[in-house]
Amino acid sequence: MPIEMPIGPALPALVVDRSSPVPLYFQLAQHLERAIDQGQLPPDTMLANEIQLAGQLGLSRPTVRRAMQYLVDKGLLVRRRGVGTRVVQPRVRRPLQLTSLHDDLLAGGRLPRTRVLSNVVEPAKPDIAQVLALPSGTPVISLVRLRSADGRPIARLTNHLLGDLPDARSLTTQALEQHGLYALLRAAGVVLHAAHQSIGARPATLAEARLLDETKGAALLTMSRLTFDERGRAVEYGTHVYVASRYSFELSLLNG
Amino acid sequence: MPIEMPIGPALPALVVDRSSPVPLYFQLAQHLERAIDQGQLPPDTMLANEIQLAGQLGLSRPTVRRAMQYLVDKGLLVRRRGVGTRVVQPRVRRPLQLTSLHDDLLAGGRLPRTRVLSNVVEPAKPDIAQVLALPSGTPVISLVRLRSADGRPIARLTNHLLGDLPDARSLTTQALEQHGLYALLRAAGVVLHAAHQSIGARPATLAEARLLDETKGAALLTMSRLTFDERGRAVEYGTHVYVASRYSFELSLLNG
DNA sequence: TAGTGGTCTAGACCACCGA
DNA sequence: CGGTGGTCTAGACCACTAA
Repeated sequence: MPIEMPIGPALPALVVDRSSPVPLYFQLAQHLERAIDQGQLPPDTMLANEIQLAGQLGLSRPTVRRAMQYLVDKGLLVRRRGVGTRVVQPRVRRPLQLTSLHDDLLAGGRLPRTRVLSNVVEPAKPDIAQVLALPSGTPVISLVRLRSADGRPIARLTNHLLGDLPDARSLTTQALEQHGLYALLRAAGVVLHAAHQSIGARPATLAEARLLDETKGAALLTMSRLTFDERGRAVEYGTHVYVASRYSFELSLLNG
Repeated sequence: MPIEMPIGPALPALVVDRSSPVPLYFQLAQHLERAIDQGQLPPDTMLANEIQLAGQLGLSRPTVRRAMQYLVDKGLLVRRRGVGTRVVQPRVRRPLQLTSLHDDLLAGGRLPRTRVLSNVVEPAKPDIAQVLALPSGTPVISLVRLRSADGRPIARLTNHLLGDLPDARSLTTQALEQHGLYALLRAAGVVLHAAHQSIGARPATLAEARLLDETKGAALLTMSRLTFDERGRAVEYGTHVYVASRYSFELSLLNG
């Protein structure tokens, strides 16, 4: 059986800051998450029960429950009625925001470089207008970028964005060559809430092969993504191709 | 502005069943979800506020809040402090369980067929043992299936499962030709909790081309998936190849 | 049987939004 | 300013698990 000592006092004392604007449940959740990350709560550790924890921390039981539920959703804890709460083994976290190739490469310790091949505002072509649910001819930002890592091309990224975004100005070619598109959008206050993705594959055309430093017919991964803001409005549509020999998609899934 | 009439009385009356084992918050959530699905609460509709709703339904405010939070997580509602709760536009739902090719094909209105090419229990080869975190040589179930839809091959599915699953018996060749693997596992009480996936692409070998009714060098999608149960134990490892000309992965993502 | 998490209640105060 | 959702509390009862 995966039994371990119950825990509570062994944790570094948490002093909740009731004057902070950060919610108490979130302070507790961060505290536990840090303890798990740093190995103070190794996998399979049983946590003290809610009542004890609440008493030790000077919080109410619902507040403690909320912190725990947050970590369960994130994949760090498992709870079973009649049994208790345990720290989970391998660590499959629900990603907190939409993945970005730029950030993924950075996180993987690779050095991403971006060359902007095209950056214009133009009337939406009929197919793009339809996907974004716009009247045909509405101005949209059209973007083509070549993304490389460690000196070799990885992907050609094609994006179409709503022209009336509050931040259209900030998408300069220079900014785009130094940051990921999603990071720029977030920094400008655009909240990306949900997305539809479709991932496929096909052989490279001659032009693609040349651009991507591959041979004609090499396998390319294709990904198209339609992104929505919190109002459910389509904000961005991207159609990208990736060099399959140098890139693959890594995903983590959690059951609800 | 996306304004609509406040709602509440216009809903078909909900009678909560306090004797049911189904939690009250969930009864309410299902009721609202059905109303949204059936168009009684069209997109952009403002809901009545929590206090009113609680009063009308004879529930407490926390219970109503919990139902709403559930629907927010599912992508059906959007809430803003000081403003209210609105039904969301397009409908990007968080999938409720790990996707299964068999079920995806069924849901897409296609007719999946499965041929079991191999179904044996054997000592784990070193690479498989390492991925599943088992001692080398531990018995594992090895499975190879050919999945077709509408009469044409779609994918070759290769799986390795822990040999000591409670349901190893139920994975008969006959059962596997009629149901998806995940459905069989769930039916046998195995709770799949999380997974790591990696999606890539490569050209088909000659043998793969023959099996999959394609030409050598055709683009194949590859997907490997390591699945964990609720204890965080690796339970299943699959390495699959899909005919890219007839299949693509569709995903929905929600920000946390 | 004792202990756990799951659900539910009736209050309270606050931060934020729009008029 | 009034109204909204966000947070927090201190109880209560229940279903499930394990010994």
